[in-house]
Amino acid sequence: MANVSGSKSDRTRERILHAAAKEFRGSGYASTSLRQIADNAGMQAGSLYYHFENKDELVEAVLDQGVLGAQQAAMAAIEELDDSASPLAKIGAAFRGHLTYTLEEADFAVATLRMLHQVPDAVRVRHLRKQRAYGRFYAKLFTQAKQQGLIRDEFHLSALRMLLLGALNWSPEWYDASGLSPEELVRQLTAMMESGVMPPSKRR
Amino acid sequence: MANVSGSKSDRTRERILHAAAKEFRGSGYASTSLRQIADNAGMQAGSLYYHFENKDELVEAVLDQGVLGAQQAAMAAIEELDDSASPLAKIGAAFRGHLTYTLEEADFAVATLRMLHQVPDAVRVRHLRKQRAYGRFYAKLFTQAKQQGLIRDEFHLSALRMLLLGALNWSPEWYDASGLSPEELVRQLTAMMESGVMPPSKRR
DNA sequence: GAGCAATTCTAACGGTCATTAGAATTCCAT
DNA sequence: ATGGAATTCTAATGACCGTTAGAATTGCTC
Repeated sequence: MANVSGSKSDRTRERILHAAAKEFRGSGYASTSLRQIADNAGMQAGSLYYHFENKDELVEAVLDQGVLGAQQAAMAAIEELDDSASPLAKIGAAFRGHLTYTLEEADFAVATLRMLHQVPDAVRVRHLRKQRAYGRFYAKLFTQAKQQGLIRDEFHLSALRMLLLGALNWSPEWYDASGLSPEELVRQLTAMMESGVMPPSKRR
Repeated sequence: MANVSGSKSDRTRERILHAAAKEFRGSGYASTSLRQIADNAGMQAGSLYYHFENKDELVEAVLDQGVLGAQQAAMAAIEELDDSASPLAKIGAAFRGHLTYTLEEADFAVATLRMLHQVPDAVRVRHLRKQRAYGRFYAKLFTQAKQQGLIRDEFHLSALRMLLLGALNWSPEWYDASGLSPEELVRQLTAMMESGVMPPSKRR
């Protein structure tokens, strides 16, 4: 998708990145060898070093694309809304963008989620900074929702946010078997978030 | 906790298991060496083979203890309820048991969740069978809840269940920073599940 | 405490890995 | 087409890994 043009070197780099995401997703960081990745990209292991300094830099590029892609998809989904949309509607749209990206560009997104705790410390520390920036983006939406009285006081805003994002982040683990579309899946989550699962007659 | 008595060999095995869970949680399957685990258990790598056939059997024991521990904690929490408790209350209790175990015996639970996609195929296939058995246990509770009219028809039962369990399973990734107790965290989740986050006046 | 079984250690093995240096090849502007 | 730069390949290095066999040690029973 990104950088269809660019120099030959850029396109090769992109090809390596996709091959790496696919292999990393399947086997994790440590047990994915550079030989596997190179095979998948149609070259020899040593040739990877012309495009990346080492394995760490390669995995970091995959991680970054995973979280940046989700973030951009979430923001783009919000842009399509009316400016006057409620914060809860914006959260729902962001979830929809996030999950659609996560399930469709799944190699990057899933590799990112699964590898967080396998990569070398330095890589993880840098990556977590970017992940926290994305977290703050949601934190603002939740704060706005609370300020407008859309979230009851009993809720702990950051716990609520992390629980919901956890539900989304875990979904690639089981999504294939559900038969639902990403949109329908998000609708289930937002419906529960806003009104709960119980019918009005049973609510206390 | 388990098997405080038992032969000397049993106690050594238990010590190895805890050391393995700790190391596996931190470094994942492939990049945790038997030498690391042995160090942590106060012995040499070769000595592990007196207690386990190979690395696969060791990791499988850790995985099994992770999912069995959560399942037993969930079931025990339900047992403490009145038999007449509503299915939603039972689900909440099961979540409480599950999460408390996950966050307290975190080495096993977190190692299990994180390593699912890193272990050899044969190990994963066997382990997934046990995980699915635990899933069916929740599926029954959700079906009962729907039959009693506690869950609106618009909800896809298995998607709902997986979203909620995903929220729980992801929580170890951020829990430390939240400041909440496991019980309070589950209360947040069940409150949202039952009635949503909006105040009654804003509901449609 | 002698003797035997249970447990642990030592020292190696073949294999795979990330990484590197330099040779070989491909690509492109002139 | 040719020169030089860009890209890829080849082959080797040292490190670490799981695993094993057999020696050494420990613990227990009589």
